[in-house]
Amino acid sequence: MFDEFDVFKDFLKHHELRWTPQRKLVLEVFLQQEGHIPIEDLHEKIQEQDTTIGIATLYRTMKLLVDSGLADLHTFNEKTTYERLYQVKHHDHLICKVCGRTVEFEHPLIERYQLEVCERHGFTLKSHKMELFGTCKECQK
Amino acid sequence: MFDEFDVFKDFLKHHELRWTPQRKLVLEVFLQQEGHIPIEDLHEKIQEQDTTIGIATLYRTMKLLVDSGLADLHTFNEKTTYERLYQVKHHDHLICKVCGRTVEFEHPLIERYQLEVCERHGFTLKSHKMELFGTCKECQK
DNA sequence: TCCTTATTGATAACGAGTATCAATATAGTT
DNA sequence: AACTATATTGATACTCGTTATCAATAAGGA
Repeated sequence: MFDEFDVFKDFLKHHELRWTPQRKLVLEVFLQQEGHIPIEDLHEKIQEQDTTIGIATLYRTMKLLVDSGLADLHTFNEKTTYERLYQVKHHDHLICKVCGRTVEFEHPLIERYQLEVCERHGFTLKSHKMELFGTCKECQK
Repeated sequence: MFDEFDVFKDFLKHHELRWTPQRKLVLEVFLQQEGHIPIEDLHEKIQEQDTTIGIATLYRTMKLLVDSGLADLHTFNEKTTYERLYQVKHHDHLICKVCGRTVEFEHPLIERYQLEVCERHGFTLKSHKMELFGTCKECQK
């Protein structure tokens, strides 16, 4: 079984890009995080391990991680965050408009009807993004 | 029956804000557009009618239109666009990753299962955003 | 080891959106 | 109609997330 490092190395090789200590570190730190990680948080955590790494390298590497299918890019409340994608079950998000808490869910029937919609319009479905906005139990009190 | 101008005037009055020629013009031009309108397009169209209007006023007014429920804010491919919301049937979007074309759709069953998901997690659903990404018929050739 | 070329960090530049502010316009009151 | 408090305006400086530039360095195949 291939892990994320194999996938990334493979992606790099196929694009004639190089495996570097900086890219390794960014991937390592990214994989240690859970949920949605803003890039500034990643930057902090990376600085703890290596203060010489530049912010541009982080941006460049995150873009590569998205391209290689290891990371997913989200924009929650105008804020850019990344999320692990590889070997993680697909899910959608429930977002509380009051406290910002997010809950992950997946619903097989919704997925099925999405396919139906695509077929009806002659589209081939590649991916989707569904966000439900509301008020969570805590914030309704 | 109230039209968009009534709604906006009413919103302004209730917030102790004022009905101005600039706000009227922005709303007029916005209502003439179809689909998703980037703010720079709006700016151009508005400049055609009144070159004295400042970009800050446009940003300010669009924010008010969103707050008053007349406009909906989207971010497609990192680009901010506005869409009419009042008295327009709710719909979701199918987006072609190749040519960028968007198709609107709505599916009652999907909406129903969304409610189901919310109930299960104790959320009160306020709104949602669903985007299906794929390749349209034209771009598959 | 050599050599081509990708990568790096520092930093300048970019651009969408926002804050500031003095001049002006609105709308309720007299 | 004139008055007045205050919201609004346009110009523009500014912010801040992200990207482009570039000379120095490192990767990795030969």
